[in-house]
This record gives sequence, structure tokens and C-alpha cells, in this order.
Amino acid sequence: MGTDSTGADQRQPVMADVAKLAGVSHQTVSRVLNGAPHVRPDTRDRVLAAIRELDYRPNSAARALVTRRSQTLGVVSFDSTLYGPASMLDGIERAARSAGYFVSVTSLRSLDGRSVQEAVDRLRDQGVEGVVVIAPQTSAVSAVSRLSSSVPLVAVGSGDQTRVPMVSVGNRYGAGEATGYLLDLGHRTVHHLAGPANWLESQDREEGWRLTLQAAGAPVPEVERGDWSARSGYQAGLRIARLPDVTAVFCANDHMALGLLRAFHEAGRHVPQEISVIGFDDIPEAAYFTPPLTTVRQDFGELGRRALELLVGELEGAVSPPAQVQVSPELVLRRSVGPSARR
Amino acid sequence: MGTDSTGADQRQPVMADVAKLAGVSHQTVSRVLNGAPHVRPDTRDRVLAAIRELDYRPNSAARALVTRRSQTLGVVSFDSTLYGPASMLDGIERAARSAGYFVSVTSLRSLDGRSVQEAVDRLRDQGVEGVVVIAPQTSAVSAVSRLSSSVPLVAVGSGDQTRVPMVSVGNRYGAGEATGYLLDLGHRTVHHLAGPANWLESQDREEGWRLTLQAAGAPVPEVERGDWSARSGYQAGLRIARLPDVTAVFCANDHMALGLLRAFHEAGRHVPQEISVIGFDDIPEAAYFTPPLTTVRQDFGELGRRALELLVGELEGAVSPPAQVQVSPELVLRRSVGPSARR
DNA sequence: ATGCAGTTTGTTAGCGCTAACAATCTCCGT
DNA sequence: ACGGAGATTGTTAGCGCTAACAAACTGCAT
Repeated sequence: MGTDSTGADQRQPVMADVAKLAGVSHQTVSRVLNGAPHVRPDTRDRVLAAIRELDYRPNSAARALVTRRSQTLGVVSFDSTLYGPASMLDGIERAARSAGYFVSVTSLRSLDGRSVQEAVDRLRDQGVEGVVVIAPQTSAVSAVSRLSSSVPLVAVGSGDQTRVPMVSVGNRYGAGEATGYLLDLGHRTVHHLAGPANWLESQDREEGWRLTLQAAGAPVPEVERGDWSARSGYQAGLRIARLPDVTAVFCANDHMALGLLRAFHEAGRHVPQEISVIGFDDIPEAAYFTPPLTTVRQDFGELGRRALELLVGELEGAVSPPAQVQVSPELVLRRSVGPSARR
Repeated sequence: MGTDSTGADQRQPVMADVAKLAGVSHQTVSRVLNGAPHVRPDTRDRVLAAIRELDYRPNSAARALVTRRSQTLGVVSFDSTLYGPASMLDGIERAARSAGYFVSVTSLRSLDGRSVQEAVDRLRDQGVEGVVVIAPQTSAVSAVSRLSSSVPLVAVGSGDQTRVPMVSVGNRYGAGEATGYLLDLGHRTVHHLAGPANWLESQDREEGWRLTLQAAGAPVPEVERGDWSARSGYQAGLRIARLPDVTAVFCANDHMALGLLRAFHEAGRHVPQEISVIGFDDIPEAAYFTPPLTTVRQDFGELGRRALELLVGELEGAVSPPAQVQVSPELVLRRSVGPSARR
């Protein structure tokens, strides 16, 4: 580019350029930019005009350097391809934006302690003011609890007492609702297709299911286990379809329920006539499964939003007590459930 | 926190602290950090030891200020809740990380020109070195082309000649493959459930479908249109199920195909015996639909990765020609397709 | 021994911004 | 008309880092 014929060089304008053009000091420009009081209206106008004319953009690095605030939050996500994490990320980003923060993401393949620590460190090195960890696995949660971090941190996912503020869904409650609903329909008991053993969501949902059965005096069948994918649900479904006395299955998520439905269909087991199926999540597609899936709805976006609120509170508010926020799930009735065939 | 008994204050250590501890100048510390040549090994070791001891972290704002490089890239995404955008974002983030960049996201609700411009501006204000726009809509693409931006920019999505480098999937090709496959099976023609009219993906897939029909001399039925959601696919499916002569439908994405399958099931139209259905995307669940969905696979992650490569090339390489990269989709055969019933 | 090339380290000057304080300027009551 | 409280602006000093140059030190050929 070089220097053009007017002699003005092409470099980005800085505050001093604006100041000169407006005939004020750079500090006054700064004051206008930051909405400081005691700037005379016509001065402000001149400054704003100069800013517009030069298309001036404040340098965020310089500002961050002196204010020690980057206006940026970090998110550590796990496989943000999945509907849940993706929705949370979305919720977090939107909430962050409206609170005036940027969001820097980093996505993990595995949630072992080292990876989480690394991710948080990386974000911290970048200068984020706080971090949200989407931490659905026990390993991640314990990693987060142990985290040697000077950055405010909030976890979202399931989970119990940790030192870290946490937002989670009432997984136990939701699982209990689903299980109880099936029992009320006359099913002698309810089978369970659980998620991976090291995920908190799995554990909580399984526990909610188990406690409800026990409270009702129903037998507790052996748990089947998948990895959240439709494929694993399908495989588990083939196994379950061979068991003669199954009349109801509660799946730990909708994707596995989809695979399960597929397997039952292939095995000639009719849903809901012979077997009732309930999922968890209420992904947008669940209503269009064959048959439409009864499921436990959780609002991932809300989860993300709440997590962000917590973090911003910690950042800007005084000292917040390590909070534990719960978002309640809700049973959504569709056609994959019916009364027990064997009364 | 205040000051502890040793008199050392609690503030984050800075380069000067490391320098003092290691008995060198701060510049030498900087050299070690940046891998500059001409540092004696034992000096380097002492510096590294001091860094470890103090748990020193370079201040990224200070570095960015002086180097004019933020090591951060921006991504403008549209509804990152959807599988496609989420996967691309994932691919972009991973590629960025391995190229040494951070990723700052911002997610849009609508892709009109103003929103895109605003998002890019926001990212630019934050100091990103380049931007990837996940821009599947015509409005976004034209917005991007018009963008008054001093930031290197790459678009990912579909789309034709723009001034902006772009990575896209061979939508026309994939749609042609799907349509041709159905024709080869003896279907007199193929109906099409398209996506929103203002999405480039929709347009390209529709065009691929149309051209293939025309090339084969098949009649071109009226297009049905949805909004990508299973719900809209379901509604379109109810309409299509009423048409007597439909034997094959090509859907512009898998979610709509799911809704379509549901509608056909309810209408008593058997897939694939009476009607064949092909989708687009190959989401992980497609293999577990009832029946399993034949679809056109596209590798979203790869798309994201390529986009990032392009951007980094532009950033670090000399001057890159405005490239147009295409990723080829692939037809995946499953049971939702059969020979025409009406020969 | 002496000088010169190359290596290794240190010193200085900003990057563009805000915080803190200093200097003016207003306007009012007296 | 005069003092002072407030409003409005300007000046100075960094934030923590890297770039550019300067200084000191090494080794080896002479």
C-alpha cells in the first residue's frame, strides 16, 4: 500500500489521530469512548464525528493491557458436535454477548484431567476473565475441582458437591418422573439403557430410575449401557429385544432411544403396544421418530445461559457463594408409551 | 489477599520478575519465550527454571499490543445448534488450535447483511486476525462480498463466484448422484423436498436435482419446500403423501427426511416399497431411521478444516489467490430406497 | 598479543490505551 | 467584584511486552 498522494499513511488510525482531528486531547477521546461524565455535548459530537470520519476502532489489546480486562470468556466444551453441548455453547455465547463479553471456545476430544487442565490453561494464557467448563464426565468434574487456576470458573453439566459453582439439570428428578410414569401405567418394572458409566448424567439418571423402582417395590433389572450414540442404542436394543419380559425401557438419551426403536422394529417388537420407550433430552427430532418419542425435556440453552450468569456474577458482583443451580426437566408425552400389555 | 508475610505481593508475576529471579534482563526472558537464537543453554535453563518457579504466564494483551497479532481468529456461525454448523465449528476450532490460533465465536440468529456486518465488526474490534463466516444463505454471501472489512475473510458454505475465498460441498454433484441413482432404479421421476429458498445449499441441491431430471428427460415435478427441520419435513410429507404418483423423493437434508418418513408412515405409504427416500448430510442418526436412510454424506468437519487452512494460508502465506475449494459428497446406500413399484 | 567476526546479553523506546492528577473554565452566592 | 465548588479539559505516567540497537564477550587467525 505505502503512502498515497495526500501524504497520509495507511496505518489504522489511533486515538491520537482522532484527538488531533477533533481538536482535543486523546484523553477526551477516551472519555467519549468510555462514556465518562463531564464531557460537553458539542465536544462529544466533534469527537464522534472524527471517529466516524476516520473509521477509528479502539485497539482492544491496548485497552486490555491497561484495564486488565479482556472482555473475553472461555468455554471448554466436549464434542460440541452433539446436540447438548452445541446448544449449551449457543446459549452461553448469546448470554455472553448480551453481557458484553466475547467467547473463546476450545473443544476437547477426551475429558481426562490433563486435557481439561490444558484447555483451561490455554484459555487463561489467552487472557480470558473466566471459564465455563461443559463437564459432563466425572473425570472432568474432579479435574475441574482440582484445577489449579486463578481464573473464575463455572461448570455446567451434572454433578454434586464440588468446590466449583455448577449449573445442572435435575437428572435424578427427570429419570424418576419417566420411570414413575411407566410404573403408573401398569408396567411391572422398567428397564434402563444407561449412558457411559463415567458420565455424571448417566449416573444421575440411572440413580433416579433405580430409586424410583425401589420406592415402588419394583424389581430392578440389570442395566444396559450405551455410549449415547444411536448405534449403541441399536445394539443394546437387539439385546433387550431378546429378553421376553421387557415391557418398558427408559433410555438415558434420545439418540440411543432412536437406535433402540430401530432395533425393536427389526425384531418385530411393537412400540408402544408391546414395549414402551422413553428417552431423555427432547431433541427437536424426537417428535418425528417412529413412533414419536416420549422423553424428558431439558433446556440446554437455558443451562448455558444460567452458567454464564453465574460466571458473570462472580466476575462483576462482589463475592458469590459457590452456587449450585438446578434447571428442572419436564416429561413430554408422545406415542412411544402405552399401558402394560401384560396385566 | 493483600501482602503476605514474606513481603512478596500477590500480583501475577511479569517478565521483569522472571528476569530478576534468573539474573538476566527481561529481554533475555523474552528471547527464551520466543525461541530466539543466540541464548546460551544454561541461561535458557535458568530462565525456564524461574518461569516454572513463579508460574509465570506471558501477558497476551501486552504481546498483542506490540506485535499487532492477537493469535485469534473469529468465526461467525449461524444457529450452531444444527448438526452442520456445529460440526464445521468443531473442525474449524481443532484446525485453528493446531495452527496456533484461538477461536472466538459469535452466533447469529439471522443472516441478513446487517447482522453479518455487525458480527464481523465485533470480531474485528476484538482484534481477530481473520474471520471464517459460515454463510449458507444468499443474503450472507452477498453481505460478505460487500463487507467493508480490513480483515482477511473466508466463507464456508455453498456458493459461487464471490470475491471471498470459499470452501463448499459439491451440492449440485451430490444432488445429481442421488437423483440419478433413483432414476436408474426405474423411477419415472423424483420429487424434491427443498430447503429454504434463500439458502445456497438449497439452491444448489435443487439445481443438481433439476438438471439431472432434465438430462434424463424426466418430468420435473413441483418442488416442496421446508426449513430444514424435521417438523417441516413432516408437514411436507403429509402433502406429498397425498399425491398419487410419487415413487421417489430426494430431501435436501436428513432431518426433513426424518419428518417425511414419519409422515409417510402415518399415511400408510411404505418406504421403500411404495416410495423411495434419499436425504442429504448423513447425520450420525440417519442409519437408524425407520427405515435406515439412504443419503448423501458430506464431511462437515473437513469443510471447517479446509476453510481454516485457507484462512491461515492467507494470513501467513504471501498473497493467496481467491480460492474456491470444493469437498466432494458421497452417496451412502441404505434401505430407504428401492426399485420403482410402478414399472 | 591484537583485531575482527560472531555470539550473547543489556538498554532504550515505544505499541495504544486508561488512571490519576493537574490545570482551566463556569457559574453562583455573597 | 471575589472565592470556591463543580464541570471540563489536558498532562503525565505507566500497563507488560517486543524491536532495534548498543555493549560486552567469545574465539580464532594473524
